[in-house]
Amino acid sequence: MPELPEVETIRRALQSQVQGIAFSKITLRRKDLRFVIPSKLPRVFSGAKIQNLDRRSKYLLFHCDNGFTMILHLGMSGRLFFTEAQGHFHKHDHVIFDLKDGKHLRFRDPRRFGFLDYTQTDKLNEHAFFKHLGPEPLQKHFNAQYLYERLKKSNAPIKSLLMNAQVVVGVGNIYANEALFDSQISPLRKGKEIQLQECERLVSDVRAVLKRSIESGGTSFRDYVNIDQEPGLHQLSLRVYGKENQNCVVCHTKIKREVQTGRSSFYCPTCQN
DNA sequence: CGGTGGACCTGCTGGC
DNA sequence: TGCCAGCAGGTCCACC
Repeated sequence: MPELPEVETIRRALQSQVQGIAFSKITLRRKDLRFVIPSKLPRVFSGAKIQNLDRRSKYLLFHCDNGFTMILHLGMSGRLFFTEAQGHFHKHDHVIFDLKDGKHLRFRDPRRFGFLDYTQTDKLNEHAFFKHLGPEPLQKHFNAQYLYERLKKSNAPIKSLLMNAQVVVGVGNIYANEALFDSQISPLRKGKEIQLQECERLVSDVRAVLKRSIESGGTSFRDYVNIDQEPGLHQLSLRVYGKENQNCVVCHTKIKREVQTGRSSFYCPTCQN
């Protein structure tokens, strides 16, 4: 489900509701998500106050005053939302976070590709999830020179490289397709064929599409919803993703769909070279 | 090592 | 209406 803009949208809304609030109780209704949730997690975080809600890549990070950070990934179908009280559990409501201010936060994830873990906050960067991650796309380390160096020896298609979290984090299938369209670069080209000048455009277009999407509250192509269970609006601005056989907004050529490394790529065969 | 393809899950849609 | 194939905003791991 979520790429960087969707996770960031959730983070911003959730932050204002949980910062400074302590967990009173955490209930694991089902532990076998993508990875098994550590049984100790509820004990470690009961009573801990959330100092800050952060994001790295597509991971939500609850930094707490006990020196630990809870790590939550929404996978493909995960959602977080508040409920007034307990009871009436949906069959995919896997984790319930009771907060000291009386709110109940729920994690629901039908496909169970999401997961929940924790680590000592000062050892976060050593955690297996974070050790090999590339730069955040909205930060300075992600620039044309860096991208060019990272691509120039690779035979993999540029589309797969943009989605590779070791190259840059947060860019999933929707935004990889959209940024490549904006940059007029074919998703089929090899990394090593991409010139420095094209990297300039790509870096700029990746940033721009992510920022626009955050401003629109994310993309709800299928079932993404924010913390208030409302859809985002950025799907209205998509130009190629999901547009197979529709006319290119620039040149009216029919948009093509092609499967690359198991994921659908959408592109304009005329505009993108 | 770099790159690809399968695996992990459930649910929804569209075609017959 | 019912069934089945194909599809889905992610990521890890085994294999060549």
